Amino acid sequence: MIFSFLKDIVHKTRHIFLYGVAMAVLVFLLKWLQWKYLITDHSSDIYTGLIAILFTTLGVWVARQLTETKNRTIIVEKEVYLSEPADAGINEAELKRLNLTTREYEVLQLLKQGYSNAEIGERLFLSVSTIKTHVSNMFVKLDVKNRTQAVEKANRLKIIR
Amino acid sequence: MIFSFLKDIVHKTRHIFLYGVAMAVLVFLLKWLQWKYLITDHSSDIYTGLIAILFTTLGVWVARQLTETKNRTIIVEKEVYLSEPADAGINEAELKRLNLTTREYEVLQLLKQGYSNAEIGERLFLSVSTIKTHVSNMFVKLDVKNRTQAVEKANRLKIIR
DNA sequence: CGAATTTTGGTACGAAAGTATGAATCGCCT
DNA sequence: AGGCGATTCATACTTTCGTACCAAAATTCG
Repeated sequence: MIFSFLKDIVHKTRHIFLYGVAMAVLVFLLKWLQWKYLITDHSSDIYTGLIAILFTTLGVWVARQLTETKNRTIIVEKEVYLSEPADAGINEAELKRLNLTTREYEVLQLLKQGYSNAEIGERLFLSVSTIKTHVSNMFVKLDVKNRTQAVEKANRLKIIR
Repeated sequence: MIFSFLKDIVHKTRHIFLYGVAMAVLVFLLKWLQWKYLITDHSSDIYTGLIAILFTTLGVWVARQLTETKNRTIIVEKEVYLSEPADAGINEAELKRLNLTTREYEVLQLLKQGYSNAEIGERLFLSVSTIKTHVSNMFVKLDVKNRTQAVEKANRLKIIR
């Protein structure tokens, strides 16, 4: 508990610690250089130059640390075409509202394929008379006058695939 | 010509020039400080400290200049739903291949609406006989047997809106 | 079980669709 | 000028569609 608290503190202030340590090292280095070259007067320029190089390097390093999070985020909107948004889904609500019977709906699906009444009859094993009845009743419910309009409306209402 | 050449050189190396100038200014500053405080021996630490601060600042500035192009560009793809992806465009190639005449194409467009031959005739100011002719010829080109199949195929080939 | 609905099928008839054939007119191109 | 495709229209015929009216099973549901 207390350890994790201290650990957190250390983690958050590690940069400051690093700067402090680096500064201390440099100060010791400076003092050492001072003692070593203080004897010869001619070396004061070299001493100054070394200090300049050292602290320039330090400055660069410090700046690097400070600017590491200086990233600029550029968001580019890219248009992505989606194959078919909401095409697969059929309008269940509308389909229920129309109150079509199962057979009428089956006939409607075959109607869309362009089959004649006789062909539909063959596929459903029904007589042409029966198909005619279903078709006619369906037209009333869809409020259309012929099969082409029925298919057109079914497509528009998305009650068929 | 020569001027623009020199201008280009200057432009590309302006950072180096700036660094040089800054360095010269600092050297003069150092010499001035050296003359001013060299009299008193106790000021050598202050002198060193000032040099350290100056060059640290210089280092930070240099680093800033070097990392100015450190921007990270993040491209985010954003999905944009387009009203109707490829619906507006009709298949011109297929339409041309079918070799429909102008009248046949007009009839086809009205056929899709579920109009009867008589209604199409009224809208195009033509007799029912003419409409029948166009419709029948069109069926051959589309390779279909009735109007419902014609509309279905036209929709599938996207040769009509 | 009984009523309502759905499904199936039939007949009849008119309307519309579709096919086949022929023909006149028009615009365009060589 | 002649050829050609497109357009227009007509007639005749067959097929399909669509409606109306009816009715017997089958199914669903309270």
